[in-house]
Amino acid sequence: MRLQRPFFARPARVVAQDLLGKRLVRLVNGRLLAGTIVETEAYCDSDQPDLACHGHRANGGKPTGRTAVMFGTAGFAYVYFSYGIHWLFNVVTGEPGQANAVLVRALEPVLGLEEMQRVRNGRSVAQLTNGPAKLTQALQIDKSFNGANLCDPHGVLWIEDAPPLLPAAIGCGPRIGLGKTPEPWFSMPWRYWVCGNPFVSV
DNA sequence: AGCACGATTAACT
DNA sequence: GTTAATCGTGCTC
Repeated sequence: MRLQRPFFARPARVVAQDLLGKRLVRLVNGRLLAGTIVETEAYCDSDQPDLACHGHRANGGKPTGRTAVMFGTAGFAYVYFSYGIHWLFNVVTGEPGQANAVLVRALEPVLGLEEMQRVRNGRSVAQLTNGPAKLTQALQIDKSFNGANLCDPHGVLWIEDAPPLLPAAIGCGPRIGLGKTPEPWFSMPWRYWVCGNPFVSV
């Protein structure tokens, strides 16, 4: 069944780890595209401000046009446009009024591999969804999904529940691509992945 | 109104 | 290892 609001309405780091092993599903033209989440990153915990997070970097930590959804209700999609080319998919977490979100960085393809390969220019299965902008392309997620309700029973994008992983199967380390974000946030180990999974991003 | 830059990727040398 | 692609957003003037 589709994960519901209470699952998402928890601190970003908790949700980030719990999302590993769940399945991100997209319905397009009557076809299901799906992949198991194998890598995530947490941004902005309520208890400690996170300078790497868009919600804290811009406008002194107050909502802006782009970051408004992050400050909203958990279980909605925050889709962000980067480098003039790529869309990155996040899930809003925590309480309303806080800029908490989890970036989905990699999937293991499960359903609709041919369709994914078609929109990914015929790339090999190994390179279909092993990066944050690759998976949005494969699942055809763009700005029209910014603010989408992932808990809507009739929605075309949602996350399917699955048994939790053993803690020992979860690896963690610093987040990727933070650029000039100052310490200590630059080195905070808020990136999580499924140990040994070949679809974790490079 | 203008400008610098980014939670990346792919194609180079 | 290096770099072009490419544009919305937020900040400064």
